[in-house]
Amino acid sequence: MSDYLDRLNPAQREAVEAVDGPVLVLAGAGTGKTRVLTTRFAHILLTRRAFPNQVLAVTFTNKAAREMRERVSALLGEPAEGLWLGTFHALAARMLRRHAELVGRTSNFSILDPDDQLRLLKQVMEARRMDVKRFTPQGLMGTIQRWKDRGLLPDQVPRELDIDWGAESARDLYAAYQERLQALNAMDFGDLLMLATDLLKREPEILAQYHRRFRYILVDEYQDTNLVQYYWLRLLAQASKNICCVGDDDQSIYSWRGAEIENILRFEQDFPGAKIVRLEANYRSTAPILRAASALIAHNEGRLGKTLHAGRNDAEGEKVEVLAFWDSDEESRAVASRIEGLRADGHKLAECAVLVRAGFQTRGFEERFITIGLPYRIVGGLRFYERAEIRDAIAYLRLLAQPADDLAFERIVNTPKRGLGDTALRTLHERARADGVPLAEAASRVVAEGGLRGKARDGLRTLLAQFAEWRETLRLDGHVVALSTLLDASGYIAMWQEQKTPEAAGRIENLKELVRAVAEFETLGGFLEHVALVMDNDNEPDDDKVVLMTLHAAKGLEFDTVFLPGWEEGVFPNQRALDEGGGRALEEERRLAYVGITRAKQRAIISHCANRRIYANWQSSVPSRFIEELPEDAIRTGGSAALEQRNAPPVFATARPLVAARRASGEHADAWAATPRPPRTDRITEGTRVFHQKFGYGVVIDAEDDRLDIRFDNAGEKRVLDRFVERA
DNA sequence: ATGAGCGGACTTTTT
DNA sequence: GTCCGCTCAT
Repeated sequence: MSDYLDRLNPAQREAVEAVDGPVLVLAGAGTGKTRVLTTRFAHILLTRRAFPNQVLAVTFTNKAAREMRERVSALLGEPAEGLWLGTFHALAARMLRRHAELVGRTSNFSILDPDDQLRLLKQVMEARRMDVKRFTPQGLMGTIQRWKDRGLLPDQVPRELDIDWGAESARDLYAAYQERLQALNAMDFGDLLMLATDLLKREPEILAQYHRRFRYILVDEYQDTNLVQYYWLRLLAQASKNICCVGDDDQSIYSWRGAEIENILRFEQDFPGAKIVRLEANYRSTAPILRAASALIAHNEGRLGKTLHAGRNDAEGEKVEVLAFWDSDEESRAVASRIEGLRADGHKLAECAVLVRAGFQTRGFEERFITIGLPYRIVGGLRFYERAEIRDAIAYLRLLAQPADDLAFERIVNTPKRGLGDTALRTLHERARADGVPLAEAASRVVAEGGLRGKARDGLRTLLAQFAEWRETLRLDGHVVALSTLLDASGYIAMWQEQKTPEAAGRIENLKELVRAVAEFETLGGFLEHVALVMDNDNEPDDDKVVLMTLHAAKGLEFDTVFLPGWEEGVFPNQRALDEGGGRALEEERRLAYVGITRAKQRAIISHCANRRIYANWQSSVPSRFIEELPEDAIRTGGSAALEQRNAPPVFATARPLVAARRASGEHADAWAATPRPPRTDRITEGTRVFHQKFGYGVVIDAEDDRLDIRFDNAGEKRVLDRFVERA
C-alpha cells in the first residue's frame, strides 16, 4: 500500500508524511517538487484523511494544475473527480460565482482580459477629460493592479499610498473603474482574488463553510504568491492549519508582477509551529551545472539558504561553457551551428533551448534558424485566445451570454463594418449613461425611437435583431450551433474571406478550431470560463524543434542542452530593472540566471558579445557580472575571439576575414574548444587615442581596470573592453 | 468612416 | 529598426 512512499528519498518522504500542521517544503530546482506535491495529495486520500473534495490544491498555471491532476489520478489508479484543484484565479472565480450576489455581480459575470481592462480604464479617464498621453492608462493600471495584489479595495487604499494622476487622484480613478466593472457585471483578474478574499473576510458564515470543507490545503510555487493570495490562503487555512506550501525562494522571479518573496521568507512566523523540509538532492543536472548555479545564487543575500547537490550518480559531466563573441550575429551563428552539431550526434532538437532575457533577443536567433533551415518554436508569442479573430468571436459569445458586457458590445458592434463610427457610438454611450442601462439596451431604445441615421441605424437594427435570434438559437439548439450560426450570419467569416491574404486563411482555421473547442463544453458559461482562465497554448509539444523563449517562460521546464546568450551588462542583468529596482532587482536578475542554468540537464552554454545592436545603433558591451560569479572549476571558456587569436595574431587585423573563412569552410567545431580573447598585457590609459573595429577612432576619457570609456569621433561615448581596441 | 503617415516606445507577463 | 496607436486627410 505504501510502495509509493518507497520511491521517495528521505527528505521527500518527510515532506509527504508530515500531513498535519503547517509545512513549508523548500524545493530546489529539479529536486522532485511536483512528485512530493502529488504524492502528498494521494497520500492524504489513500490514508483516508480526507475525501477528494476536502483538499484544496492551488497552482499558478493551468499546466501545473493539469499535471497535478494527471499524476494524482495515476497514483490513485482512477480519475480524480470532484477535486478543488486549480489555479488561484480559477478557484477564486469558482467561489465568487457561488456567491456572486455578495460581491455585487450575478453568477454569469464576465472576466475581462487585460486589453478590455485597459480600454475600460481609458474610458474612465476620458470621461473625466483627462490627458491620456501624459498620464497613461497603462501607468494607472499598473498602480491599480499593485493595489489589488495587496488586497486593497479603493476605500482601503491608505491616503499616503495615493498618488496624483494628472488633476485626479489615482484612488478616485480606481474607485470609478471598480464602479464601471460592477455596472458591466464584470471583473478583472486582480478582482478575482481580491473580491474572493474580501468575501471570506466579510462573511464569517461562508468562511466557516469553506473551513468545514477544506481539511488540507496544498500550494505550489509559494514564492510567487502576492499578498492577496497569501491572505486568501491564510483565511482558508486558519481553522485546520493543515497547509503545505511548496516553493523555492531562489526561483522567485515575478516581484514586478506583485509576487512577494517575503511570503515564503516569513512562513514560519505566519504559521507558528511550521515544519520546514528542504529538498536539496537534484536529479536533473550534472555536477558542474549545479556547482555553477549554486555559486551564482550564493551571491544573493535574502535567502532561506539551501544547497543543491547532485542526486544522480553520473560521472562529473561537461563543464558549463562560457563563450565570448564579437557580436550578436556571430553569437547566433555559433549557437545555430552548435545545435546542428548536436543534431548530427543524434540529439533531439526539442532538447535544445535558447533562453533569453527579453523577447527582442529571439529575433536574431530566429533569422539565423530560418536561414539555415533549423526548425524552431517560439514559446510565448500570441496565445490562441489573444488572436484578434478569437477575441472577436468570444466577444460575440460574451454579449450573447451577458447583455451588460459593454466592452464586448463595443468590440463587435462595428466588426464586421456596419457603418457605425465614433459618432454613432457616442450617441449610444450618452443614451446608456442617461438611462443607466448597458450599451446594448441603449442601442435598442435609440433604434426603436428612430435615432441615428442611414447606414448606422440599419446596421444596428439588423445586429440587434440578429442577437435576439441567436439567443433563441442558443436556447433551442445550444451554444455550438449558436456560435457557428453567428459567425456566419454576422458576416464575420465573410469579412476574413474577402481578405485574400494567407493570414486570413489562418484566421478562418482558428475560428473553426474555436467551434471545435466550444463543442467540448456543456454550457456556454463553462466555455467562457475556460477561455478566460484556463485556455493555454501549450500545444504541439511533440514536434522536434529547437525551443526559443524567455527565461521567465522557462521556469519549471528542463532541457538536455540550454543556451544562455546575451550575458552582458545592461541586457542581463537588465539595465532597466537595475535602474528601477536597485539591489533587490539585481538579486531577482540573479535568480533569473539561476533559473536559466538549472534548466539544463547535460549542457549549459553561456555566451556574451562584445558588440550588440540595440535598436538602431551599435553598442559596445561588457560581460555580465554574473559570469564573474561562476566558479572556475565548473566552467570552460571559449568563443570566437580566441580562435582568431590562436590562428593569426594580431587579433584585430584579421578578425573579420578569419571568421569569414571559418564560415565558408563550414568549420565550426573548433570555435568551441578555444579560449577567450586574452586580456591586454599593456595598459591603455586616459587620453590615449585608439581604434575600434566597429566604432572607429576615439579618445579614452576614462580607464578602470580593463574597461575603457571612449569618446568616439563618430559614434559617441561607449564603454568598451580594452582588448577590443588598439592604439591608433 | 476609413486609410496613410507620423511620433513614441522598446524587460519580464503563470492568470 | 520596427511595431503600434493616434492624427489627419480623404
